[in-house]
Amino acid sequence: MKKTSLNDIAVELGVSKTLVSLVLNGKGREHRISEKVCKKVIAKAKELNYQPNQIAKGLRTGKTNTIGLIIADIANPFFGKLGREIENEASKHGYRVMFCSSDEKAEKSKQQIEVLQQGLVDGFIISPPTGSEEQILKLEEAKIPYVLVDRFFPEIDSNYIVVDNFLAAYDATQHLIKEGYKKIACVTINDKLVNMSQRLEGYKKALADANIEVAESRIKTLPFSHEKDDVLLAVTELAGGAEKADAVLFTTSKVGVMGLECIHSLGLQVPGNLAVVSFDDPDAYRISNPPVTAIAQPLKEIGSRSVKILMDLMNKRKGKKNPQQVMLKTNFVERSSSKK
Amino acid sequence: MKKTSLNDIAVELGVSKTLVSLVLNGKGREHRISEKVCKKVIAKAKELNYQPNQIAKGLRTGKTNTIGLIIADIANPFFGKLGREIENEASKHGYRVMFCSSDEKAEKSKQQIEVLQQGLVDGFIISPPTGSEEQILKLEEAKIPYVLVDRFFPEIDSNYIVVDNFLAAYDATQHLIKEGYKKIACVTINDKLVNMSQRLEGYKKALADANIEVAESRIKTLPFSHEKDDVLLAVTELAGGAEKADAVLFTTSKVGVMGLECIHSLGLQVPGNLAVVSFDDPDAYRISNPPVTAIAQPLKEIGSRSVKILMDLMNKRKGKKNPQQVMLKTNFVERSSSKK
DNA sequence: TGACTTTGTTAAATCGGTTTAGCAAAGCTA
DNA sequence: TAGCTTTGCTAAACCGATTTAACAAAGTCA
Repeated sequence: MKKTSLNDIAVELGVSKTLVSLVLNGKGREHRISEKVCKKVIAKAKELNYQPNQIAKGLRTGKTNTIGLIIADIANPFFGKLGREIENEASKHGYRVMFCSSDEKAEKSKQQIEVLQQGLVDGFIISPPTGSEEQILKLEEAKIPYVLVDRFFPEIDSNYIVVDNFLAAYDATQHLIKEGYKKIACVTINDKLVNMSQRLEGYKKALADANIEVAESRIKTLPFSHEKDDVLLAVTELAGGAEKADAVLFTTSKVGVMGLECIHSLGLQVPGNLAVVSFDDPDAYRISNPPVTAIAQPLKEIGSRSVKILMDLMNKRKGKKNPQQVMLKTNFVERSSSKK
Repeated sequence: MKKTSLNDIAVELGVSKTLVSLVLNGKGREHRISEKVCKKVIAKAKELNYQPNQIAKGLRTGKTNTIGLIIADIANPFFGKLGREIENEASKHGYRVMFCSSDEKAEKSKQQIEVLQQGLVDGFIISPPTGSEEQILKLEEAKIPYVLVDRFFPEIDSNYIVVDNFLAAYDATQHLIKEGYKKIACVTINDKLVNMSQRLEGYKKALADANIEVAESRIKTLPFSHEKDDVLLAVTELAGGAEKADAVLFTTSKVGVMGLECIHSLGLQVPGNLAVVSFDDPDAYRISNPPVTAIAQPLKEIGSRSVKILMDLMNKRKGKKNPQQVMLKTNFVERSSSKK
């Protein structure tokens, strides 16, 4: 039993498929289709359980009602939660979401964007990996609607939604200083992305403003593709030796979660031996013992606003609009991992 | 500048689009297109950066190369990780994934399945919520390829991949008994799903087999849509009073994470005051202090096998095959939250 | 009554591919 | 040289919707 098509209804009722299409799209009145015929069509459509083929519709109208979401990894709770917010907001606008995990690899995100661009989505929400500038520029040239989230490229005039990473790192570091910590370390990633560099800058600036010398040995920059061993090495170095730290700022939750695991496995007391503050706020930080002070990102707002901006871009064909570039505040969640 | 179509290439070269299509689909040789012309077409396609429109292709061939993934919530790390495995495996087969979070609501999953069924996907991987039997039966009738994961309906002869929930709960409870715990509680959810009921049954059977009376007061069944307050109440009751428990089994990580948060906020020592074992193994359990004993599910295997089964269903039109019903073993990860 | 409107409906083009059926020219056989 | 085969290519149908342009019939006006 095949699915019923527009034509099936038309044939059964002995009318044209134009008429059926018009009626079912609510354009009956507008096109002066008689009340009687309208009802007949609607009734038959219901009887045959007619569901329009979205592919055919998409081909004709050039709209898919789908947005492509390119993020690093849907298994990472940060992106999982963001993805969920995006899904929710998109759904309110009648849109679906195709998701792709790029693993922060430019080549992978390039492939994904290229495939989805082949008529599969109407626009993109992208968390662009390092080195994907070219791909973003191509979207710009092709006038494909897109919004960047979490990071952006200063040299490209995109629409984006990010948080104030510099300020967040600055405030977090200052918090540790105020609590009385002096030897504050930072564990970050070797990533050229502006959000990462800003976090490091914020950390450095806070130390400098408090007249604390920035000890390069307390800045641990992990390889771009970092594993637990890399983190363990960093934490071990910070835990002992001449450059021993009394507090640490983790610049992502991925690093932070691995870091805490290492801290625990080394038998270090938090915050006694080492105070901890981390970017992002996964569930884990609430049930860690002690709970971990976190720099929470407004994921709900990032998600809903990015979708709204994208909808604007997709619906309004009014030439080039001024790009929307939003910088939100993070939410500092003070917990006991950073108390003196 | 519009995207180049098949026809553009055909016109530029003065050949038919049939020829172009055949050549670009690697059927040139098969259809005796001359070597020279083949090369010309391929060169021109590259020159114009031709990307076939997947929508048009999909309309004609009836294939979308997309699978629909219906899960409870992509923000839940359990489903996030599962989603990622599914994405990876699907990608190996040239498939994309459209994801939908149903929030365990049958009505929502019904809508989502219905929409995706309108030509948007070739098949489904579904974690069906309570009450969605009817929807699954409809898929069965319509002969839409689908695979259930995490749960299934005993009365419907579906393809599915689940874990042995009874055994997992049995073993976990037995572990607690062996460690010397006597007053073992279980915090679960009021959900008719077979996976949930089997977890409870496994727990009860282990107690019975050890000649420990099953105290109904130590079985806390949370509302279907449970919030932290519900968990807090349950944990508080288990922590004190006449029915005080010395160990607890959480039947999902969502409950477990909330439960641990409550345990910590009540100032209870783990495992001193209350030992803990939980289904699932989110990151949080590794960095919790002490780390939490977990019943880890083989998400990688669930993901890859569900996709493989789905691929089989989609590719082989050889009538009705015997349903593949797979029951995998969980992986018990003993950590210090359950040691005496 | 002839011209003009309005009403109700439809044929056909279109989106961009895939696929079927077949045709013209060249080569080969007898 | 008639007839058959092979080679190389194409016209047209098709997938299932939307949309444009138009047409017949009925009603209105002068």
